[in-house]
Amino acid sequence: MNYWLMKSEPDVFSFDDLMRSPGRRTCWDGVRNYQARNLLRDAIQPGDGVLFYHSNANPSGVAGIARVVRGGYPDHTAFDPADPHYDPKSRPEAPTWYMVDIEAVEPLPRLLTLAEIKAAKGLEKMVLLTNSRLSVQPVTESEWRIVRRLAGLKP
DNA sequence: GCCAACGTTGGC
DNA sequence: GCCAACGTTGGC
Repeated sequence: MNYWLMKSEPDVFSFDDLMRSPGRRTCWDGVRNYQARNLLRDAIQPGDGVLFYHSNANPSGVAGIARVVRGGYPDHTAFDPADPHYDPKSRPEAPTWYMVDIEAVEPLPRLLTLAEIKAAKGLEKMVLLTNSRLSVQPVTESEWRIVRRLAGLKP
């Protein structure tokens, strides 16, 4: 069982939007970065924990907890010319891009802001801080526990 | 809206 | 394979 952080702009798709989705689930589509793709395709497994992060927000921060319910499979939005994430290089016989499905578990009692994450002992090495551009990133078990505790969740 | 950091593209 | 130009992300 591993832990991940996934970013979404709340103006586009927030944790509340996930809570209101059918079955509280969604497919995590539209990732067009090779490092993130490799994680989606090869590493992220059903049952893994997800920190749902609001980027480009006021303030930005971790908004909720989700879990992976389906492992990597081809991102079909890349095949659709009408989709904003269309990529002609990706074909159904040889997909370039992958996605997973996630399910909301619970919102955090309060948003854990980026400023708090930066200030927290034990979170200095979070990929969020060291490679801020990566939209799907690994989280260590220790970081996972600290984030939950700081946000007021039981371990 | 600005801008720094980073990833990707393409000329050579 | 190098690197400059360009595009995107995301904090502020």
